[in-house]
Amino acid sequence: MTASLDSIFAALADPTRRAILAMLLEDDMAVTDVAEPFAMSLAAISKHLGVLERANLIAQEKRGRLKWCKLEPAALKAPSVWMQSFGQFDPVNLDDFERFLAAEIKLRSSDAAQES
Amino acid sequence: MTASLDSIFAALADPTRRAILAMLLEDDMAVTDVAEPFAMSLAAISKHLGVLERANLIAQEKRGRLKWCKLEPAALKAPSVWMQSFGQFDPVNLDDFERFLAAEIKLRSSDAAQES
DNA sequence: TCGTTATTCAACCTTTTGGTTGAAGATGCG
DNA sequence: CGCATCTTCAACCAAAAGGTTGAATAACGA
Repeated sequence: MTASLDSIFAALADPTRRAILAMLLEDDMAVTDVAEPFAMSLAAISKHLGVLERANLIAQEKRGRLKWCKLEPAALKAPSVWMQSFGQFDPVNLDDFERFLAAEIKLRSSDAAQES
Repeated sequence: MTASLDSIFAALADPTRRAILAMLLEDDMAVTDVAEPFAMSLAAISKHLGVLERANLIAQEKRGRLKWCKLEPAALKAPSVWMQSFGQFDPVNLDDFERFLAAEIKLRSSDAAQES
């Protein structure tokens, strides 16, 4: 039921996949819509979604010809517990999160620029 | 100063490296001592330590001919914040951590058994 | 049924990863 | 100095990761 720490951490190690998770934090999305912001093929995104699903970080459900992707935040509990045991951090600060997200988006923007 | 989320998550995605971090949670260790429990070459462990150091998860300091490795728990703050933003989990529970660690050690024990 | 849209599959390519072995550098010891 | 010890380097290898393209499959709409 719960995926391995290996597969979860490996899934999180790719910036495209983290960006997908951040998108799904806002809303469930179909595959084509997930792919839209990225300068890579649909097939590549499909593979990324497969990696995320195998790590149980998302669930995919086909309805009609659309396949809806939704976040499974519970999958983060195991690695979160693992990590936190190495040091006690301040309680979660959402501002910190916004900052990290902004930094990541900035880093990706040069790549994204080659798309119209 | 802070390593990328990419390099941190990638470093955490390997069970050997997570086991090394768990060992260093107990005590600082020299490279040869870190390698001792593992059924792989010293060079391989040296590479793993390089990955951990590039992710700032450990620091290495040479004293005499020994190179001491010590945990840098602060490096986990960034990914921890990133992860926690996806769902609010219970406060850290050390028992959970012991359980995960035990499960991981059990998984590795068949491999480890081929060493004397 | 036909064409369009949504998604994946299959084959392929290049780069990275995780391991090996053997030799080379440093450092400490007698 | 000469030797043993600690660690890394270099070259190599197989497998996995991340991407591509083109064809296949599935479902809808007219």
